[in-house]
Amino acid sequence: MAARQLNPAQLAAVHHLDGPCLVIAGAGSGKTSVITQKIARLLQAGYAAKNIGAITFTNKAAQEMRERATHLIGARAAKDLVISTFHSLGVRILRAEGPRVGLKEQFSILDSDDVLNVLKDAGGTTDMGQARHWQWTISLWKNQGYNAQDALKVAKDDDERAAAIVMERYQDRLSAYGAVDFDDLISLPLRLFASDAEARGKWQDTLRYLLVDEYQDTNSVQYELVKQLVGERAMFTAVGDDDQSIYGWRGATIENLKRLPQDFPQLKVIPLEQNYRSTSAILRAANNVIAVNPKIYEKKLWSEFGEGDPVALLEADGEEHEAERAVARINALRSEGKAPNYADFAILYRANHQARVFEKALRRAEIPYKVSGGQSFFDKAEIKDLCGWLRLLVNQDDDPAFLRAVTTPKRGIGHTTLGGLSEFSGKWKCSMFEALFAETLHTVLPRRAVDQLHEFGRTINELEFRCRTTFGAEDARVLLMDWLKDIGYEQHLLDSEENEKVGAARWSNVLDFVDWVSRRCGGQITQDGGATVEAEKQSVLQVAQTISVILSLAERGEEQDQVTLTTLHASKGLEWPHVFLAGVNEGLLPFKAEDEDMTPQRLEEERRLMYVGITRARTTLAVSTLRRRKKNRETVMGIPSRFIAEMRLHESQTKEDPREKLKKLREQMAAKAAVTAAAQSKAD
DNA sequence: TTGACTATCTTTTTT
DNA sequence: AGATAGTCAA
Repeated sequence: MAARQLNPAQLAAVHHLDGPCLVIAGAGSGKTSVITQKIARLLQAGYAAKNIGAITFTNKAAQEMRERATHLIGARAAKDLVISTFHSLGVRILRAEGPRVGLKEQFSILDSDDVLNVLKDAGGTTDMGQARHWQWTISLWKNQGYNAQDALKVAKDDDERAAAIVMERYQDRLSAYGAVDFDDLISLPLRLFASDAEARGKWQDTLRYLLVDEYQDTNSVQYELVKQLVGERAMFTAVGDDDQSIYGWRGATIENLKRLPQDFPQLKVIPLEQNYRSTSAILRAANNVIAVNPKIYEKKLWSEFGEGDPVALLEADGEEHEAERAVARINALRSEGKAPNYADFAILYRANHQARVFEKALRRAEIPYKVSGGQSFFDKAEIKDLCGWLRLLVNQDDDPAFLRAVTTPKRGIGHTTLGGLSEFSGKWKCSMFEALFAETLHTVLPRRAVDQLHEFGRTINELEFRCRTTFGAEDARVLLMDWLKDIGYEQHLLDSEENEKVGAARWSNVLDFVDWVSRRCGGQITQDGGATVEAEKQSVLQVAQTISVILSLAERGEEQDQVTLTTLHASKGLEWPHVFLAGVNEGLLPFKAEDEDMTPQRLEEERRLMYVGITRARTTLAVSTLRRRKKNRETVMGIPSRFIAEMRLHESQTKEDPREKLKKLREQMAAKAAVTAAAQSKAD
């Protein structure tokens, strides 16, 4: 967003420094400007950069905020700002205070896959679905601040009681491993601050002013952590929008917004209502929809961009037809010259699977597109396995990588052995890999286990040596294939999959990965012009070292001129000139599962989702419904979503179009004439 | 009864 | 794209 004079509400938000402040930032109201300007203001008021904390939910948001801040206040000042996600702030706290909560200094963080494996182990099942269900339930409990005992008390049925029991064993296992999961990154610092005034005071002194972005997405544990951090001084600014709270299903609660004025009576609430994104026609539809929800804080968006095109309401005969119409619309707007780029378009939908039909239609029309969200290549289990090995080669103290590598493929080293090893490494304050070669290891583990660990250690050392001394694409490929053969990875994939085809598909992903890594080891890289460029050869280890950087760059992707396909959830915070809202039907948006009954709260969240979708659009918005839609075997009648009526598109705008006025006048005169005529004929 | 193949059907997702 | 339920054959 271009630098622009702040409006009065934004200025008020930026300059309110002496107490707690809640900024209700409507969609497109320039909240990031407010946050970055406020940081600048805080520096001006004498706060040191290192004492200002800004908390976001995603790494992407944190990075963007840092970029904006750097732009505004310069790299030197920005570098000391504490801008991080809730989770990385948790890591920071735990790294410093780990021992106080019984954590070794080099604790591991398990990702979602690791957690699933531990749960399968702890719960004694191989059933993926069951493990997922436990993971989900346990995570929700943790996000409400419950430990295993609390969970057992609140468990409503046998299913939940079983989950609570698994949770207890899961926690035991985590502490044996010296590991934490994502949820612990918030709850452990909270527990620490609640019980340890010294640690709390220390962190309150470090983060003297706190800014919390997307406050409506906080869960109760995160809110408690914020409360502990800001303490009695209550120097903070929360920025959020109750109308854009769409993550209730994963523990976020707008109760946190209601509680804020109760917990901080001196709270200053500042709504930002001027929108710098959309036309009036679009904002009117958005305001009308969201007005149906009960409000916590009243606000109504407006903009200075004029009425603009009316919101288009489209009806399609079915999914395929809808996709065709989307394509037609893109082509039409482009040929009218209203949209120079494909990147000006987005197609938004409720559920991921809806993307498929659109992909097909776009491919056929040869329109470039990208599907945002969805699983990336590097999220696949087999790729993560191999990345685990490579990470361990690079940094042998990376315990999560160690755990992953040592257990895939299975080599007779189970949780008992690993528990012993972890305890040992915790006691001697070294990594698990280091512990593996300790002289005294045999005093805590049986001979056989120690032998197996040594065997693994030798494999790693040998592999590390070879990776360090192997250069160039061809040699790298040979080395990597040798390694996979040695550890029997292909067999492991084929064995662990019920279906041989699935196993083969996974193996083919592995081969792609080998190809990817070895190409990066150098030799020759062909540029797209066809010209071949000689690159410097790199060792396999060097490539492995940069892998995480390359991954995050690959994830970002170069900006290309493509139509965006994305879920409504993933669209929050983004904007496009032309937005196509697909499948706005009862059952889909609002979504309704077969067995579930719709609570008012659920419906309100769905309505907010619609609101988020509408407010993504800058200049044109098309809302599409299906007259027929596929359900089960047959095609059923599609009922337009109630949200369409709620947009009240037929209602004329406040400032009446002169042509409309004229039309109405004519009608009135005609009516009068009719009455007169009737009176005359009666008189006759 | 079991097993393989096919048809069907998907909520939303970050750390 | 991936899991799962259902179907058909041995």
